[in-house]
Amino acid sequence: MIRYARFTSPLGPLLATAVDGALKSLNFIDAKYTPPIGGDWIEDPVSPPLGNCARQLGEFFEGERGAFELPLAPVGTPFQKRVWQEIARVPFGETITYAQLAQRAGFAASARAAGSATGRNPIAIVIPCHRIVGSNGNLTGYAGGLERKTKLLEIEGVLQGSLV
Amino acid sequence: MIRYARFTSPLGPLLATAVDGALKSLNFIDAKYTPPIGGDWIEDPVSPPLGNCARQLGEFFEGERGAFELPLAPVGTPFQKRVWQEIARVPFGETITYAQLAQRAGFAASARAAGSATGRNPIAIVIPCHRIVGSNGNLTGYAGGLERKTKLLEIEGVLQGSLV
DNA sequence: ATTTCGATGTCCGAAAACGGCGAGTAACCC
DNA sequence: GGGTTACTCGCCGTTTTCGGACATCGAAAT
Repeated sequence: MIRYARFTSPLGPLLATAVDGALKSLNFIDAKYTPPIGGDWIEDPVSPPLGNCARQLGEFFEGERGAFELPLAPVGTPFQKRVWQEIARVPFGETITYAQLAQRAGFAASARAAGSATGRNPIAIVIPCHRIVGSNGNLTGYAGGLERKTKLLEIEGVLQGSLV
Repeated sequence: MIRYARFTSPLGPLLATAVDGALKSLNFIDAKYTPPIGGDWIEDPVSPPLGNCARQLGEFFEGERGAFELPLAPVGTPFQKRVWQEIARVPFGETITYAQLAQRAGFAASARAAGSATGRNPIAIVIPCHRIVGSNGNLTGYAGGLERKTKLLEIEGVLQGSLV
């Protein structure tokens, strides 16, 4: 049974889903791969995973939280899950390149594939795929739009609004 | 949670599975699409669907039962389920052709597709796919082997052992 | 009397296309 | 010279596409 909730944020509305008490997805509603709300889904903004998610997101945008503490249940291939797992270990305020990400995940030669996997990250912000950048410093892409990636990194003090 | 049971029969051993109190599959263990026993399956030969199935199968092979009374839950596409539904309405001792089957299912032009769907019938004997034959009288195929299809039809008095 | 052909839903394997990459090279501008 | 774009080319997991193969059958061609 899928439960879902809609959150508002300084960067726009978000859609979150949960299954069996674990967060399954979190996307900006207008993002590239945001799932359409299923007819048999149940709106539930308060139960543990979604309620906690809302609270922690609020704290994050208030600048009072650097890491999330939520049970996660993203759906993907073994490779993808391995990559997402590694993304989740990049701390607030830091960035790594797609090549480093691939390296850490144990697939040093698969930088590009790691990029694809990053793009399919189903749990935005919590799995901080915005902290992954190109080896030349370009932000290169973000499912929710490059502008949001920029703002997220500004929030984390990585970009000083330096790039116009 | 999948429950399963192994039955013996005059035509060889059978494997049955059940979910939520309904029969999900019944196949000769050496048949073409018999599912492999999953590690998380529970053997249970007595609960309602499986226990009743065993009893009714016994009666069938004793010649004391022409129709089965069991809750069924076969998994398939809408087209497949429609075809299987129609197969289930063919009574003991009668046969129809694949073309007639397609016709009855509402897909008059899809005799061949109906043949494919018949081949994927997950609940042998109970959904009597052995009662479907070619328009020229050939038996054409059976996931459990043509020999079994022949014997089943002999049991039902359709074939008098006439074909060599 | 036999062979050929087309229509049909599903599954499966193979092959191609597609990215949120990155390193190497070449041109280009002070 | 340096420094910086611009372009090309290999890389790799995933997704999509495509072509057959099937538990058929009737009509048309040979």
